[in-house]
Amino acid sequence: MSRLADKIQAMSQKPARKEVADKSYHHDDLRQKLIDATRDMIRSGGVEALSLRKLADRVGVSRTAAYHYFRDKNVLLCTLAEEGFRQWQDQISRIFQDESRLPAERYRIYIRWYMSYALENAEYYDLMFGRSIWKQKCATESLKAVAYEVFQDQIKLIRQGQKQGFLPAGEDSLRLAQVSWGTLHGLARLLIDGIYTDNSHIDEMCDCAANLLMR
Amino acid sequence: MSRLADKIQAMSQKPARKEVADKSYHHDDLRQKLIDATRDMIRSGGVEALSLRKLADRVGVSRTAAYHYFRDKNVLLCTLAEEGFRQWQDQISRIFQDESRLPAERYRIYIRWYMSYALENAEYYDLMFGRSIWKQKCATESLKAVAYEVFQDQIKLIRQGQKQGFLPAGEDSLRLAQVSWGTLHGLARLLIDGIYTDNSHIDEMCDCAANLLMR
DNA sequence: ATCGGAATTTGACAGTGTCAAGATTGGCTG
DNA sequence: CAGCCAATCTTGACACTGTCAAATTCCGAT
Repeated sequence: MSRLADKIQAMSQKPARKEVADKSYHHDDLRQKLIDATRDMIRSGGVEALSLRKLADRVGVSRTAAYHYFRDKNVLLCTLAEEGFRQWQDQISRIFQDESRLPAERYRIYIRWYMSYALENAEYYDLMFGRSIWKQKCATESLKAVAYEVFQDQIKLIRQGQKQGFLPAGEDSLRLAQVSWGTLHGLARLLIDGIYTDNSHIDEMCDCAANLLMR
Repeated sequence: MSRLADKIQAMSQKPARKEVADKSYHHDDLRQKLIDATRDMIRSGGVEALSLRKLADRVGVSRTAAYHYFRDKNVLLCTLAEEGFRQWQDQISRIFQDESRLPAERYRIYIRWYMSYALENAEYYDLMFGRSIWKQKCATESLKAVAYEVFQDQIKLIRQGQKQGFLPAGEDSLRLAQVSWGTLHGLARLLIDGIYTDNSHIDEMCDCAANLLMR
């Protein structure tokens, strides 16, 4: 093929591209598409592997298109984390509403669920509870709000557990909620971050944690 | 002052700079200077605020000078973290060698020390236990080695505590070490990352954690 | 039909880590 | 003393990042 032919093809391609739906100016719901793509990219590759430019490429849109829906990268991440917290909240309430089990048993299940969720969705857990979001002045007000809500639920569950007699009644509910979440969060982090390298005894770790927290 | 004078000054400054020790080709111990400067920069500003270029500027050396002593940024960070772990190890062994206190009391002191260290040296703690270092294949072999050593010490202390009767004897020492460290690490992380915003009741949290872990 | 404003793009800038190739130096050997 | 070697450090370059300002394109109301 001659070079002239190449040039002609190049000339005819450029204008053609504008009529292809790929690079059109209006999309169905770009905002949602961005969120979905972001979620995908985070799930495979983690928060740090996400760049707004790759995201834009993936959605088939220009680099800065996302800035119309999210003030900056941080707000986008906060939006995703918020979504995560809502689902998180649902899952937990579902576990504790299961009347077919004893309260103490539900709490043990909750612990195992927490751990398996954190490990199976490590990248997403890292987004929700990681430094990228919470650093300093990073967290959106609405993110802080939903996180606060989740923690309030946590306190309620702890208080309930104390009344039901499987959590130590002597401790302050708030402190107990903080420490028990701390325990789960700490284990999750140590495993996710690869500081604990043995992932084959997680159930035993959960049991040990449960034994310490419950009585 | 005339512009001509400025130009003359500019011309006389540039060649002069090469004879100043600032930009000379050989330094006393550039490696150590780099490490020191890195530590300073991490302490004020955190891991993410560290860039090799700013670091080079600060030491008064060209952008890529550090690459002669550290394969990449990650290795530099691992070196710093390693240093941190050694001091960490020293501090802990000092606490547990204090014979003037009862074993159980020492453990409570250890918990408080852990927490205050983590919060007062938040950026450094974040380096040592953070994702930046441990991610995947990130941690240097020597870093992994010293971290492993520290954790082995931890297990020993736990086993000792079980024998001395202030830690639950029924639990497997390894699991107990994992979970107890998890508790402290989790609390530290939640506080450092700003997920727990109330820093005014840390002692109570420590006490609550101690009550759960000890018996 | 036209004009406004929303949606999207292009261009640009400063910053990053890192590689390859060149410049400089101190110390050793002849 | 000359000369070269290897360690040390610099310059230039590349690809990548987030984000701003200024176009551009487009849909819907007037």
